[in-house]
Amino acid sequence: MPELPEVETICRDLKKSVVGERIKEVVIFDHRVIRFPKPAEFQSQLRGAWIKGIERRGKALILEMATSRRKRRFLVVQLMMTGQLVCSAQEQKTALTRLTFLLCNKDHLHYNDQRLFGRLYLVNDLNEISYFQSLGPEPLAKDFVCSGLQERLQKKSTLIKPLLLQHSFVAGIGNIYASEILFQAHIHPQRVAKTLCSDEIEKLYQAIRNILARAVKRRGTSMNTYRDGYGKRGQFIQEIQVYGRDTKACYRCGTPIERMVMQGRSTFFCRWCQA
DNA sequence: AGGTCGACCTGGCAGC
DNA sequence: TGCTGCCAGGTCGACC
Repeated sequence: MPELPEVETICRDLKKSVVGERIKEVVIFDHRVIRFPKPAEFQSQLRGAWIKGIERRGKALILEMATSRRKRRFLVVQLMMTGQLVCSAQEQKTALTRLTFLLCNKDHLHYNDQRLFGRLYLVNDLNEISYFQSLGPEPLAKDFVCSGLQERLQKKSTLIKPLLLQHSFVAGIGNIYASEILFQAHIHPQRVAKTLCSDEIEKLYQAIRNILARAVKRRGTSMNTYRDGYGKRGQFIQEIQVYGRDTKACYRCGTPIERMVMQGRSTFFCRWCQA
């Protein structure tokens, strides 16, 4: 579930609550969420480690750790569909808590995950994780420019909607924002990427930046399981135009919003507004 | 090589 | 009430 705006929100929250703190103990309730190294090693290497910083790349959270041997390590958390990383002063463990970092200041940092798709890694180098090797440009970064997007779109013969979901093409866009971005840009999800004209690409570029930035400002979209770093819901749901609104009237023209399945994923659009 | 499709998991909900 | 089948926001490996 969490896409770029949700992960960015969690990242900013945790920057305030856990950076500078030290891990006293790692309590593992379900070892399946730990992908690397082995759970016992994961636990022992993080015991006593300092959290030096936190950042986001794509939909991944990267916690920079200084371990007891003063070695720099990266704790990488991919929340996938249903993962949550929530910091609280009380214990607040739930049935879905898979792992808890007990901090020396008595706070609890819980990793909750309903579907167990999420993953945690502890690595020396981010390139040990294949996700980072193939990650495309950050859409909110200064160097993400329209001319670059145009150049890359012109090489793609795939449909635009699934292309927006490919993290190697642009980092961080997921299924909700892909539908919202194409609606704002007036582009039909089944358009072949390389057939977009420069006017449409300009609109697409603006929509990517605008929607993601506004969603960050509103602290993300809570459809179902997403919660921020304090366990609270996001507010961008109030600005959603098409996602999950099939059969309801388009806010712009009144035509019923339609749902179709593209490559196994629900896609929402307005037939009238997105030619 | 680029594009597409299932598998990975669990829980909630609609329909019978 | 209780069962079954379907659906879910991401990613990766296998296949064409």
